[in-house]
Amino acid sequence: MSKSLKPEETEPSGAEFLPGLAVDTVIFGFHDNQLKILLLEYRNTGLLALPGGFIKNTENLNDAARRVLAERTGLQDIYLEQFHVFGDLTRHDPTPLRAIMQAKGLQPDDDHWLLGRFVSVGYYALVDFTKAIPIPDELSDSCGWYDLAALPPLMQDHTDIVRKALATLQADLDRKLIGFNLLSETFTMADLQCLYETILGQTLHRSGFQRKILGLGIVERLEKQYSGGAHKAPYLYRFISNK
Amino acid sequence: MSKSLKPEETEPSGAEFLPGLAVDTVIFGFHDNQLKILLLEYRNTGLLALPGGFIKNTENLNDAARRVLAERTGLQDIYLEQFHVFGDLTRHDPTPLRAIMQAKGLQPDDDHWLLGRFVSVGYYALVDFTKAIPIPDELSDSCGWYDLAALPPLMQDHTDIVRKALATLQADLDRKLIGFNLLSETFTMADLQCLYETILGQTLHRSGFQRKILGLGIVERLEKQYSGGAHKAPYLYRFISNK
DNA sequence: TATTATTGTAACAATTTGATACAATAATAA
DNA sequence: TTATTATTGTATCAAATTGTTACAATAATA
Repeated sequence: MSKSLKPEETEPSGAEFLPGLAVDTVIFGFHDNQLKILLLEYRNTGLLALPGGFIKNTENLNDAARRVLAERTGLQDIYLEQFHVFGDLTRHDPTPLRAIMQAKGLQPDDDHWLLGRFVSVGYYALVDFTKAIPIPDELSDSCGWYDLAALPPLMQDHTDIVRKALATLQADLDRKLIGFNLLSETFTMADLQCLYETILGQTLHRSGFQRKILGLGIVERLEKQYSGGAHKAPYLYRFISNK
Repeated sequence: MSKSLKPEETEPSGAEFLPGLAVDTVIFGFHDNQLKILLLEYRNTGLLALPGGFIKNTENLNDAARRVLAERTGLQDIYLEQFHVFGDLTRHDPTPLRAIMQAKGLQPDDDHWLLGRFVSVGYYALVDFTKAIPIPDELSDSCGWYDLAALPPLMQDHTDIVRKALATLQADLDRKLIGFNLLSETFTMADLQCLYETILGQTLHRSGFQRKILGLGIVERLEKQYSGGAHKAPYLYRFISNK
């Protein structure tokens, strides 16, 4: 849980936010045939966390998640979906957050609003890796992409959150045709198949995959992509939004 | 939003609960070939609402939903699932709740904790209609089953909540094999097919349906059910939990 | 110009699903 | 007792989908 804290927001009240409620976002990207997620790192503590934030009193819950996403990636109009609410008592662990605040030179009281119990609404986002620009928040000193396949330990219950986000993404992939959000605007059939295989964690038959995708009528074929190697050049495709 | 209010909980603080956070439950039942949901009705106001409640400071979020479900139906160990969080500003409308409290002889201040903005976590439950005993809460005077197909207007955004719950149930039905939770322990193939058709809102082919269900290996065939009319008696089946 | 690896698609098999048909059979009525 | 009736369980075949293999058509390189 790493939250945006402007100076005036570090006061104990947190009065401009809904109390005890947070959003955490699992931001997926795809690069070098690997699924990645965006993580924040805190100086001196070595702690890694999902981008998160609080909900303003004057803000819709979903808009808070969009704001967090925009603040960490610079991106608007991104595929973003609620997937689960994490509300167990066991997730309350003020130790790492206190360490982060102390590393920042703060000396929070035990009843500081940031150290209390939080219920967190989990969102996952699918972004074009080439367009997102990772931006740290006020408490963290770096923000970057990490391979999902080799994820380091995360703060609090964030590993559970990531696991649940991936499970939801896997279940949603065919039902909602959302994979395209992870690719740049044009892509080859091999790119798309690799994406599907990586998300689902299984190999797919090339012929059947191509037949299925083309049969859905949701991509249009563009020019060929040359300079791909000593072989026939693949076509590029573009996703056609169903509107 | 109808919440359990014991006398000492009507005090303005609501201090034993997480502030600004609620759960609302869409409790599905199936009877007379109709999908039903459980609703609370408030005296003098004519308002109908989903069963809901608050999360104790010492309680897991999911346990709060289980508690609400148990308090309204008397049932434990019920299929219960989070499906969406409702957090828009537009859902904040203190008028109906004030009317309910006034009908109860209360005169709440404008800043009474019950009249503030709430983010609500939506759950849906699937119960055996024959086993649930609807029990009103402290603010309501009746609790009963209503046909989903002819739902009267509900308080606040509860109609949206019901619509989203149904959409989730429809999407989950085949993927998770959860329909059995709505039937009594034994049922005929016709019962099960009618349930599926009612939830999905479409007719299914009898032969294919039977073949599919039997092919899944998740039901065991019991004795025949006689006295069903002037025709061949159907078998009864029982769901085999996959453990 | 030959070689190489990959692509697009055809072709066929295997499987699943859709639709129809029909014998079996409980309850009711004749 | 016997015929009638509606429903059930399953078989059968057609249609659609999916799994698998095969192969000609290339771009780049040697």
